[in-house]
Amino acid sequence: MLDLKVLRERPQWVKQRLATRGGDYPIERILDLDTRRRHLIAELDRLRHERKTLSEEIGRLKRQGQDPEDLVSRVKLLGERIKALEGELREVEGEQKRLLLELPNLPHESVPVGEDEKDNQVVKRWGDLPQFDFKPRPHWEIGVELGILDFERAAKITGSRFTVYYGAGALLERALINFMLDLHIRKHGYREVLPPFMVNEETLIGTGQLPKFKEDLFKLEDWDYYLVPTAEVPVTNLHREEILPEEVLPLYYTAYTPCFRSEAGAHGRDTRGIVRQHQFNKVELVKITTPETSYQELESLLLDAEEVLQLLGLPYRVMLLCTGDLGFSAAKTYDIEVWAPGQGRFVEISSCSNCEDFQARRANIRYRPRSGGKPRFVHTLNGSGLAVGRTVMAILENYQQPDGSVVIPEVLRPYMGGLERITRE
RNA sequence: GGAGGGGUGCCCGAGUGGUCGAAGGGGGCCGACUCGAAAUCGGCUGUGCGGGUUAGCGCCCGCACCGGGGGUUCGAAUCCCUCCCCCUCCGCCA
Repeated sequence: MLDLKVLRERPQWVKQRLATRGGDYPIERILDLDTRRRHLIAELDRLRHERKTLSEEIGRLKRQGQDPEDLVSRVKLLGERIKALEGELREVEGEQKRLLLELPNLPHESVPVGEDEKDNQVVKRWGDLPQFDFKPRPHWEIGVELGILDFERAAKITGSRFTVYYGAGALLERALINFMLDLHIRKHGYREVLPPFMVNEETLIGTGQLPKFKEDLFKLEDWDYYLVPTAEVPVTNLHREEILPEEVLPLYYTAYTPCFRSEAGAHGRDTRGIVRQHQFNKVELVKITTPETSYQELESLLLDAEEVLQLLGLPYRVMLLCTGDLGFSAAKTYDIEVWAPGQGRFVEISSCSNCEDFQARRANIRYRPRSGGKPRFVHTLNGSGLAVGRTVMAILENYQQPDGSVVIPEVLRPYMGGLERITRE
């Protein structure tokens, strides 16, 4: 949520910055409502003050045994007027809030202006692309042939965009989760969280998935609960409606959860393989920081995510997203894209964002400055560290051998009972 | 699922429909005492919104907030309705 004060003071500037994302936003309408809202509040305060004073007077008269009847009828009229204005105020505030909740975050100054992903900038490359003396195959062929991935039975028991893993495939997934968590906990100083995989509506409003992106979520029938689309949602909301002492900041959390996404609007995209699924595993990184440090924390969060790929020996590049490709809540985002030789392209495997105070405002997460004084909104950051299914994909494609087997990266072997290679089962 | 109890400020805890933003305690902060500390004594100790003032920290005025929402009333922490959460007992259960 944007700061109404900023909206009020610099409407043209806000409009311009939002315009760089593309689309049109009802700034004037929000400001009109704001003017009306403030008039109503001023008037209501005045009337309530009068009612309070007169009501006290009534009490005083009654105690003195006098009959305050004309005062009572006068205050009764006041009460009716107040009730009417309160109704009006509720409506105005409701509409203003609805509109405000649908405005995306302002892009940070350092974000390149652009239309869509073609304007994203490559800011870093790591690793040499593997050379094959045969034609590298896509993971869906490798995985099915090894007998570790099964798309047909997944479609039977559930539907499209689901996968069954068997044997070393299931083990690889589980090993990656543990490897990533251990790295972030032991080396990078994050605290492990295992949150609920279902969350309520308030929580989804807090991080920005609702009200605007309901169609991307799975909702339970007869319950106001949704399946989490990412651990960012439950973890960032841990501190919703809280005032944290500055001493505890920055908070570093890492969480493994499955993620559930409807992928509405992605029909026909990435239909083969495990790249785009309705359910996938992810280890997420979440940071809660002061406004002063959030951008340096974003850089270190990115490095924490990159290190996973480095240790696994998977080549990647880092993209700085342009304004037109930014997510709703993000002010600045780096995507990490891993090399997928079987498909001959880079595939997004992590997205690291600074949301500044956008989510903090929605979720009302604040901190009390060390020096005392008023609570301020924290900054929230999140990043994948990493998407596990896509990591499996990248391992299968980058470590594939001419005989169809797949070598397991050394750092994972302790997590897989010493297994060095996946061969046909 | 059945029966009952409860949600008040950073924490504990009192509260009669009117002077309660809320007693009392604890904690914390400031000051006094002390070489210093403990103990003791005094003072302070919320959030949001609207308005005013300031170069600014801030300050002043008003309104709202005693789990959320709605209602009764001239007036609600206090009465009524509804939802949420927590606790105890019984039943069921991974």
